[in-house]
Formats: sequence, C-alpha cells, structure tokens
Amino acid sequence: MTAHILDELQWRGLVEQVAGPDLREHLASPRVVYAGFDPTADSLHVGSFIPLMTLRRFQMAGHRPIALIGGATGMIGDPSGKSEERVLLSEEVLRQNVAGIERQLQRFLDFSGDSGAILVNNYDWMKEFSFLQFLRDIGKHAPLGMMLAKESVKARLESESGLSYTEFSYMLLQGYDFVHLARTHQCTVQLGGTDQWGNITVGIDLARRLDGIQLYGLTGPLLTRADGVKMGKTERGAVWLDPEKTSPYAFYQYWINVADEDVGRCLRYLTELDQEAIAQLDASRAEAPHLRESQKKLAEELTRVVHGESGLAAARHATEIFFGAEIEDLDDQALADIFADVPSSQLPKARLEEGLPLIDALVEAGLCQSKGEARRTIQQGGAYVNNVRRTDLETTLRSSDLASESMLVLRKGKKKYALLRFHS
RNA sequence: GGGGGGUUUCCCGAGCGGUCAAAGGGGUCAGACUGUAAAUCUGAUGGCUCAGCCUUCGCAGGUUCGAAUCCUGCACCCCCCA
Repeated sequence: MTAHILDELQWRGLVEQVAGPDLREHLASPRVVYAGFDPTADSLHVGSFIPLMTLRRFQMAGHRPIALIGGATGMIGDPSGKSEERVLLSEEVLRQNVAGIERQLQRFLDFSGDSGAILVNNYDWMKEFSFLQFLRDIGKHAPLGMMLAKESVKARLESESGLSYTEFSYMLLQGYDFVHLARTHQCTVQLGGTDQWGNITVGIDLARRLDGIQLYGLTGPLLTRADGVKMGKTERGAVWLDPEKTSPYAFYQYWINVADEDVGRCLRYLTELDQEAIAQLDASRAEAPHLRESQKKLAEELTRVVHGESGLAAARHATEIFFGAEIEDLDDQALADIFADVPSSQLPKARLEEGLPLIDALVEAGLCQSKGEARRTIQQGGAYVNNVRRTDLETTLRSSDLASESMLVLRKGKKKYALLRFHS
C-alpha cells in the first residue's frame, strides 16, 4: 500500500467532503484518525461498515486509527424523553452495548505495532465534566450562530418535531471528543458519514478556538441502494455483524442478493479488493450478469472479514443445503447450525411413530396457517420434506423421514423452511 | 335541524330474494421460467372430519321455504340544504 490513502479512498468513491486546508499534504505523513460508533445496540450493523472499513484502510496505509465508542453521546442521542428509572436502566443497557461493540471493534483493527489501533469510550472523559464546567470551558467557545447555521440543525428546527436543547448539545459533545482526542492522542482527522459533517466541523472549529490547532475532517457516503433506500435492512430487521444476531449464513445471503446496480459500489466501499480486481468484476457483470460473480465475491469477502474463514465455510455449506438437493445423513448439530435462522417447532416423538400427516406437520411447523392452505400447498407442488417434493395429500411422515437423529426439515415454496424436532 | 348516500371476504370494489363462500382488480401464496434478480405466464386465495358440512357481507332483531340482497331499531362514515 504505497499509494496515498486519499487516492485509495477517491477511486473507491469514499470521499464526499473534506474539511481543512490541505488534507492531502497532511496525510502524507502518518497521522491519527478517528471515527465514532454510537452504542445504540450491543452490536454494530451494516450501517457502521463503511467507517469501520475506512479506518482499516487508514491503518493499512500506515496511519493510527482510533475507534471511539459513544458511551456518553449515546446517553443523549435518543430524543424521546425518558423517566428517571428508565434512564438508569438504559445506562445498564448502554454498558452492555458498549461492551459488545468494543469486542467487535477489536476484531476489525490491529492493535499492535506503531500504528496500532486505540479503542476509547467518550464516557471516560465526559463523566468527569460537571455541567457548569462544561458550559464554562467548552460552551463558552462555541458560537451559537455557527451552530444554528448547520444544515442538520436548520432542518430540525423547521420540522414538526423541533429540536430539544439536549439533542442540540449533541454536536458540541462530539465536537469536544475531537478536541480531547487531539490533546491526548494527537488525533487530527475525523471520519464519518455525510450525516456527520456538521458534527465534525464543530469539532474542528472548537479545536481552533480552544487550542489554536488545525484539525481535519473527511466524510464518506452512506450505504444506500440506487433508489436511495438505506442498505442493511431486511424484512427481519437490521443486518448485524454479531453472528448471534445475524448468522453468517444470513449475512452471506444478504450480500449475495444485492442488486446489480448496487453491487459495484458495495465492492468499492466495503471490500479490500484492489482496483484491478474490481474492474474485472465490473466487466464480468456487464458481459455475464447471470454468473453474478460480483455478488459472490462481495459476499465471500465480507463474510470472511466479519465472521472469519470458518464463518464463511459455514455460510457456504448452508447455502449448498438451502439450494441443494435432498437433505440426508446429517446430524442434529449440523442441521441446527445450518438452519439456525429457521423457525423450529418441538413435537413429541410419538406423533412421528404413529404417523404424522404432512398436512398437520405443515401447520404445526407454522408454514401454513390452516389445513386448507396446507392441502393447497401440497397439491400445487409447494411442499417439501428434506428438500424432496411431496405431492400426495395423504403423505404421512414417519421415523424413516427424519433427516438426522431427531429432526426433519420442511419447506414451503422456494425458500421458506421450518425445522421439526421430535423429543421423546 | 332538514334531505340524500354509504358500511361486503387482507385492501379496493361488484352484487340488490334462491344458481353467492360472494364478479373484477390489488395484495399474498404456490408452480413454470430465471441470475437465490426483475419482468412474464399458470393456478390458488374463509374454516373443517373437504364430491359433504360449518361460519362470513357494520350491529341487533324481523319478514320469508330461503336474505349480502326486503323491513325495523342502533352505531359509525360521507354529501347537499340550513
């Protein structure tokens, strides 16, 4: 990685706006850069992916990354007014969220060596501040006119919901984070999505006024689809980086299903493939879109980064099963892993021994809402047992139909699966 | 306050005494095709012990051999005149 980090970011389309006199020159020597992550949940999701990967790119280019967890800013980020009790409770949740995100961040950055990453939590320095002290030391140097002029503020002031004093203060807290990191870690560059522009410039301005130093900012794109919708959401909720919340298989599948018009940007924004490799994928996509090499490569790269080699292998294996032929000769553990995301139902083993009508099984598994629907599904060829189509209405499941020791896989249509587990 | 119109199965919307579980469209589900895409095509779409039975057409009664369809009362919605 001898190329200048800005060139690298540029061709990837990761540079939206830059703040500061000459960022290019500034980044010619090793610097300390930071990006913040709010602990709104106990795991990061795809929405944080771009800044996370950008930090990695900086690190690979020889700069030191700081991942900041917003333990303090996360406390006021939520606009809805909450009672005293719930604030206390949410502090507990917050602690867990911070812990969870800390754990994840550690997997993405290298903490060793000269440019080893640093993990900080702004709660650690914000907790020392009294309200009065903050107003005297920091607030005094933040001109209201400038803050009111921010796009982010103007939009909210004109909206129905308005803007509370607390939320208005958010940008000042984040601004101070930047100042603090500059003082304590010689951090000079802040990264963020376009929505962070206002917050970043507040920090730059504050540093100039307080310490007379020049800081820099760089905003990147948000991960959206061609039609403007934010990516990283499915019918089942956000796509998380935590394997407990989004299995490696589900994660892999999410990227496999990215639309052609979005996959190019995803490759540039999120993978570490070089320019040449991506150009090849672009060409392949133009000539033979049905091969979907771009999607496969994207899913592979990202699953490997997030879930490791073993996670990728599991996702691939599960994919084979999901789209492959008959399911047989597997053990309970393997089935449970592969179908981790699939709803499962428990039934007494006796039901199977006495013969369980397929119609009933489909209803019990929750795949059909009524027996009438189950009947129709079977007649129309939409019912599968262990991936084998069964069209006989009279089909009765027996012990011999088990795919493993105690489980059996039902499927309705192309990809709606349900697991039936039989206990004694 | 006076006059008129409406309330139908997930949604929109036909139906105006039996042939109505109720046209048509949308949605949804399944099948074919396909790139685990889009589009398209086909079928299905109240429940059940399914060639039969049961429960649905704002709510409660009534008339009829028989009502979503007629009558009475109630509730909600819309329009016109004050």
